[in-house]
Amino acid sequence: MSKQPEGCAPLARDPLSAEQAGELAALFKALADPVRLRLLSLIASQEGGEVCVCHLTDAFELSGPTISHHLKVLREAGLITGERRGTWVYYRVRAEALGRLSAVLLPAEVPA
Amino acid sequence: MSKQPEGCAPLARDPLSAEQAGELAALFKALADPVRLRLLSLIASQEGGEVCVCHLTDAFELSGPTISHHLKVLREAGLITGERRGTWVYYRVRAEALGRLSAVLLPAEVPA
DNA sequence: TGTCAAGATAGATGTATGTCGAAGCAACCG
DNA sequence: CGGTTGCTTCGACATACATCTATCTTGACA
Repeated sequence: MSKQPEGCAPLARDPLSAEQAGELAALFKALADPVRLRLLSLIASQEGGEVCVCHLTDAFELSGPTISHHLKVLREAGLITGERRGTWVYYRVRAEALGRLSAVLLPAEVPA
Repeated sequence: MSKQPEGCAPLARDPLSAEQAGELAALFKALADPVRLRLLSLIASQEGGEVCVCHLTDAFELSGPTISHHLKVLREAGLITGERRGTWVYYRVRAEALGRLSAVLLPAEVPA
């Protein structure tokens, strides 16, 4: 539930400020775990764009609380959103957030 | 000096294998620190593409060993390369590595 | 209302990591 | 050859983090 960093020019355009670097590092930290990357990928690649948590827990040999913890990290980083519908909770990715990170990593390559 | 992961389709195309996720997580872990992001950005945004370590240590209020440690993490992740010329060591970014990571994060958005 | 199932939270624990000072290497210069 | 400077490696330490079990909350349904 942190504030979303703005568009943010590519790394290679200008040196990052300490503040920008801190915000970006928090996002990359959320991605810096194999389980979380697989969760994100499972959600993102799903037909319809959303996945029930029960399907995610089944896909790993990890305890429910551990999956729940990883989903919370991704959620608080702003990379996914969760919605409860009845008994189940469904997650979907925030494509803008991923796109923003992708843009930050683009090499400079003749800016103008 | 780990082996470079191959092109790797976007996260959103297909669910990542455990192995792919592990390799990617190692790369994102290297980016998951404010100091390393600023170092990378300082190097990448430099006119000429390379920076002397002495310039990098001057840019932070951190000890030399700490900067050296972070450069090593980036180097072993394959994100930068270092070259010694005489007294000084110069670093430059591996644009392909950054570009690959950028591509992985691209949202799917009508693949065909 | 009582019970059951799906998820989330809390607390504990082992491991990983960021930081430092001290020491080691490598290259220049008297 | 000895000294100085730039950078890396080593060892120590405090903090952060992934994982677990146990517990709590929420909703469905009899």
